[in-house]
Amino acid sequence: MWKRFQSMQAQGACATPCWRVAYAPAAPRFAPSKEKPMRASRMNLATLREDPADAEIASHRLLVRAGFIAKSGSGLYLYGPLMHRSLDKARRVIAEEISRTGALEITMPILQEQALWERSGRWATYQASRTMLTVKDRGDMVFGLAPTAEEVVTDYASQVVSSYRQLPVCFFQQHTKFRDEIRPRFGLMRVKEFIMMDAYSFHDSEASLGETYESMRVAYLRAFTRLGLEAFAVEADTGAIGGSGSHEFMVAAAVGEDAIIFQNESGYGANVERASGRIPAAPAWAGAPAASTLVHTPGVGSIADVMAFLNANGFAGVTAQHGLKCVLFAAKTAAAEHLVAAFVRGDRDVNEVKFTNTVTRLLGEAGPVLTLRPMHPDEVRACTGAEPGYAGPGAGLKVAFAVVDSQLKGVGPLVAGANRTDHHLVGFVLERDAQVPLQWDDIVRTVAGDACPRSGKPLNEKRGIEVGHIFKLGTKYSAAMKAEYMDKDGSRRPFIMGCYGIGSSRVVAAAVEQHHDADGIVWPLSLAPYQVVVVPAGKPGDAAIEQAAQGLYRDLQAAGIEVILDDRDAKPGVKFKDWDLIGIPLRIVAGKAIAQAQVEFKPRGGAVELVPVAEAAARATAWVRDGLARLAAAADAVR
RNA sequence: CGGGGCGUAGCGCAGUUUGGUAGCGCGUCUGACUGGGGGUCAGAAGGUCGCAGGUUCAAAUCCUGUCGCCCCGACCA
Repeated sequence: MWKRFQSMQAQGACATPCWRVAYAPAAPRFAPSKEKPMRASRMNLATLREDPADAEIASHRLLVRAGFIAKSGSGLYLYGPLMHRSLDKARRVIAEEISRTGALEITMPILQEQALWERSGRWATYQASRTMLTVKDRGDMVFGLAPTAEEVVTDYASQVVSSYRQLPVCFFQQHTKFRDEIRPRFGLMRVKEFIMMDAYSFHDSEASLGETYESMRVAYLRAFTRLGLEAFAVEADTGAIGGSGSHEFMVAAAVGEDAIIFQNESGYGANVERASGRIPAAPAWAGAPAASTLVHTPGVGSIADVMAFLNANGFAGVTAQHGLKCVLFAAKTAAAEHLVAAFVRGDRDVNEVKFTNTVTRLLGEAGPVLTLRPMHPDEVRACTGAEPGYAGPGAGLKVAFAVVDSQLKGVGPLVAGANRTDHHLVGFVLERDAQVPLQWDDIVRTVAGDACPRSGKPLNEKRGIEVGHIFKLGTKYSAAMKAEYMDKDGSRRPFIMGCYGIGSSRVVAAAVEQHHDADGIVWPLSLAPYQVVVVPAGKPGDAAIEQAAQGLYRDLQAAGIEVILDDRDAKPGVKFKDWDLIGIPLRIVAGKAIAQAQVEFKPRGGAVELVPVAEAAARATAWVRDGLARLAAAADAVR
């Protein structure tokens, strides 16, 4: 049946298709026509009156309710006809802006050989963190399903780029990507399969990489601006991709999965995984012991309990800010597991991303750290000789590295765990009393209120959705994979590389997150599946209304506007609800005012205005063109 | 991977405690009315109650197993 349906469509043989019996559509209100089928009665609109039970956030809820997407499995979505159009628009704008930098569009395979990934050394990393889905062919050959394509494109570059004269060059694609998500959630935000634009640039100098990196930054902001998204760049950790520097592009949203630390005046912005800030000094601790003193602190393991106990037992004035928090981790590398300790001020938390990077650096050749986990209680006992809760950098701590947050340098005295159950060392001075070698590094989690590293002013925190990421990779992949070019002086050198990604499908969801109201989606013009909907509202058979509506529909189509005619035999209220939910930017209603030769203009989220029928098509066309032009102008203003 | 919750009609849910003929709202279909914010009336279709075992005269309901989905966590001892 389906095949037959397709072949009939292909032959264009269907004024009254026979399958209509099986898939009976809503009866069209007007006589059938040969016009392009942008008639609501033929669009298979599938709006839901109620929210889907499993949708939590606005974009998920509304995209499902309005019929843009349908769940196919956990973390797997089918893009319906409306979503297909909106996604296509996002992809086009992104492709245009990336192409504008001179990048060349290509298509890479989704199946990637394990052997290729082993050449870069990344197979182990991705297996350890289990972020890559794999499949086997009949000969038990293992393939990864593309999470990104550094290996593939680096291999390609080594085949097709041989001379410095060909550099710089940048390749990009927009293709399906896969992640073995631990827990897919939030609709399109965190899924197993999605569409991503990924670009890779090749250079013969850091300066050249810097230029492309900058032009990508601008291209990203231009693309997001054209798509009506308010996005901004922040400093980011390089994560599993690796490299020397990177920025993430964030869309501010309360439901965002990333925390961003920022300071408006200085322009500082960073993902909390990377952010630094100066911690306000602790209040003076009057009456601190002059020497490290062992104090019996029965049954109090947590910082808060220890301080409360000390306050009540002869140490007034000591607070959590005078505590030395010790967090014990097991850091796993490809070859081994290393037990490590992280120390931060008592009222603060360890930033595990920064700490992981520190341990990786300390391990050198023995690294990198693939995963970091808190020690189990048994491991804690083995490391400290005490129950959990009493670890400190004094005698008895057995770890590979004891890393102390740099901001504790010269700070003290402190209260530290004594590596003995029910005991703490009060009046502990790190530089004087530590019995293990200390490594100093920035490992503390920055919070709102800390001082901005640029301006010293207080930092703020908000949440964001990551829609794009740019990296300076350097020679990490090209060196490992021996991807080299011939330089001016005749020597062979590995490419200096950059890589750049935009979550095309996530961008669409982020746009809904940023643009919706109680009635539904409010699409930016550039992302709306259709630009205008013409709604005849009145009794069927009202010739004046129907003629006006059909005339407008034809005129707008002729003008190249993406217009829908709502020819369904439904009450006006139903139609209005549907288009509000779907989020069409401009609604034109031919109804009551037709007696005065007027129609209603209503931008989504705006007010109704009466417009003479004779001018309506021209007005609507201008409205759409102006709206798009405004977005384009905003993009041109990006610096 | 740990904890919690849920699988009953296309969607949203009740019924499970206390076993006894499968229910409600929305949607869908037919007809009539209605025609500016998900309207009204009449009629109809649609479910092997996730799946597999078991207990029982009798299982959506009790027991065992299994699959799937959702939420929280995977964190400072």
